[in-house]
Amino acid sequence: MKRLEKQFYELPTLELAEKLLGKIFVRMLPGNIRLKARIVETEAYMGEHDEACHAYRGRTARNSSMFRAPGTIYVYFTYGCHYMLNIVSEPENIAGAVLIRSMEPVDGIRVMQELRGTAVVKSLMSGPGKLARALSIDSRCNGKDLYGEEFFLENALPLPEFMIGTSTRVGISKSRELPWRKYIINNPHVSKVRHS
DNA sequence: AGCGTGATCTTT
DNA sequence: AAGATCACGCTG
Repeated sequence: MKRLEKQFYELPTLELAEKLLGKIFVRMLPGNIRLKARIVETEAYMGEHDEACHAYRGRTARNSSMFRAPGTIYVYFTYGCHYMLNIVSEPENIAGAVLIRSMEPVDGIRVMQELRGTAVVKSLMSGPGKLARALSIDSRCNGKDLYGEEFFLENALPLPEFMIGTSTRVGISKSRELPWRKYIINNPHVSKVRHS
């Protein structure tokens, strides 16, 4: 496995949303427990020009991680019970991030099942709230980065072949028409699209 | 299809 | 100070 360097994240948001697909997210927990999962669904949130983005009206206490260096982790809490994991894109001081919407469990599945309170592997990480829970990610992770020992990405080897699908983003009320969701076609762990 | 849950942001 | 919203998940 080849670890991705800091430079990997220095990309425009939509491009990073595509490049993250298929990558292995590694999360180290106390006790040398290692969790690994493949990213299979993402969404781009394009900073101050995107009405659906938290940074649309500029920097606030909550969204300040989105203005930090690419490869920073932006975690926020919503709906009273869910944490959302995002990976920051764009140069420092320019807002942008990619929401990780679903993952395929790869390693440490028993620990993930424990954290999620369910044994059903297919639904362990098939949604942004679920995967954060399965990886024990909460607001303490906000502002950390992906080039240390606690969180990092790896290239999956051998490199998997897959086709990338594009659609509108899920669960937002503004700018719903923009095709900024990316996912691996036919991967069973991609979240079900919520319709309203 | 409905609703819990609480932080954050906007409006008064 | 009050009200609205929310990048969701679970039951039914």
